[in-house]
Amino acid sequence: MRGSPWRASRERARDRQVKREAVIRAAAHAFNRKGYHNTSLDDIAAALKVSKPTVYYYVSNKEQLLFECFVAGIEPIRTAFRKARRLKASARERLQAVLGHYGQAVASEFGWCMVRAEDQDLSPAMSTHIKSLKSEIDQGIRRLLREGVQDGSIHPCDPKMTAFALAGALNWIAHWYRENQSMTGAQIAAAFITVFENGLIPRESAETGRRPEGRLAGRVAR
Amino acid sequence: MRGSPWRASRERARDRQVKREAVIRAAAHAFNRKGYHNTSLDDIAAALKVSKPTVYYYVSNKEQLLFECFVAGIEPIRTAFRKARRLKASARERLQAVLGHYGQAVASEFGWCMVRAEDQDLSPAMSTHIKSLKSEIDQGIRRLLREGVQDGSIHPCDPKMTAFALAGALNWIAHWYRENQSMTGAQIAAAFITVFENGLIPRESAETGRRPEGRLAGRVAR
DNA sequence: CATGCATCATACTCACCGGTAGCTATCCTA
DNA sequence: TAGGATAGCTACCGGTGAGTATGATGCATG
Repeated sequence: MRGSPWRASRERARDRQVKREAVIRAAAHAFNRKGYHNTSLDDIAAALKVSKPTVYYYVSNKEQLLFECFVAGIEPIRTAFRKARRLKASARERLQAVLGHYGQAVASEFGWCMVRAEDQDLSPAMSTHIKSLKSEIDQGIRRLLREGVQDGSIHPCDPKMTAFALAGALNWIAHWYRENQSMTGAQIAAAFITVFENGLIPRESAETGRRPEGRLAGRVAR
Repeated sequence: MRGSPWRASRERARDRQVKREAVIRAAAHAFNRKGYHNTSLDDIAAALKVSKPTVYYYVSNKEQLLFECFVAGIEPIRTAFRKARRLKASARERLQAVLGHYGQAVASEFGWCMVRAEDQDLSPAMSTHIKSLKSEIDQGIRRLLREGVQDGSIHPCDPKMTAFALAGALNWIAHWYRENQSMTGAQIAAAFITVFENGLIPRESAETGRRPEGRLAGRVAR
């Protein structure tokens, strides 16, 4: 049998990957509850019922642990952008879709790490890496806003400030949302989007605060 | 002279208060730049060109330092609420005023501490104290929103979610704003309020994104 | 001048925590 | 079945930083 050893090796590799991800998740969970600095690697190891060197067997150091959590949190948002780009709809609807996934990501178990990974806690290399990922998201939102203003689906606005406001509101979810909450991440995101789309000033066409139903709301002026 | 010693004593007391505030400000500055956990009391002492025990002469411990910074940051917001309550205007305008001061507070030197004082870094007593202060602000915003929906100056909305969105966007300013920025805190707050008031969906009555009455500073940056 | 309080420094303790050295056990592969 | 990779442990090191013991200096008061 020549295939057998290879298969076994693949299985081991996959096994290792699974365990590694368990370490990442345990770290995210601990960071969520106690914060990065208040979490020791012993804590994480204890949560997994292993010893500290075992944790180091799967990741190289604490910083990388935070980084992995960050990436795990932000990746869904990036894919949301890719999917939205292929969508055939107004820019506001594409933005809607992206923000929905954004909100869910922030409310996920990795939300804390994604939102709170501070430059100050990271090596310069990691810091620039994370900043570039964050900037990619920011630029993506600004771009959708510009496109929306252009195609008339979004009220004229300053894209930079508006993007900051949107991202800020959604990011902040990570500060107050806890798993056992009555609302899911998707529900919160939906509620926020409603708030952002309607605005505080009453609309003449306002029917009890709900957006004029989901998809093609509003005048796609042109 | 019997008054003289008393006066001298008062002067000393005031002197001490001034120095104490300098310590608080230095701490806020350091927390701003490097984060709470990455700032040692030696750092703060060095910034003031004194030694660590001197710092301890003015504050009892590091946690209290953070707490004082928090209070210094949040106090302007509380007074903004008090002033707004005496205002004779629609709820939306009162909310506008409060959010303006809110934004300025977050962009101030104490913004970081106010926004990032984490429960996890604080003793239970401090934590509950801070949480009650934060809750007071939150409830104040919700109240203004409810009043606005009632008096018709605000589009019908879920007060809780809307308050979260508003506070989140403004709080997040502390994450990206740096002193040397081209915009002042007030300008940013004004820009945010414009975004929130108009909403993303275009308005028929919209002339280039300005609100009709626009006593707000309105669109700022290019 | 003597006393006492306010102010601040030197120099330490002590605990925690990130990270490592080095050993052991298991099990796949040759 | 020997050899090597995988996976895990106990025990430790070294640095850091919060907080303190002790004492020096200065200044107002009696």
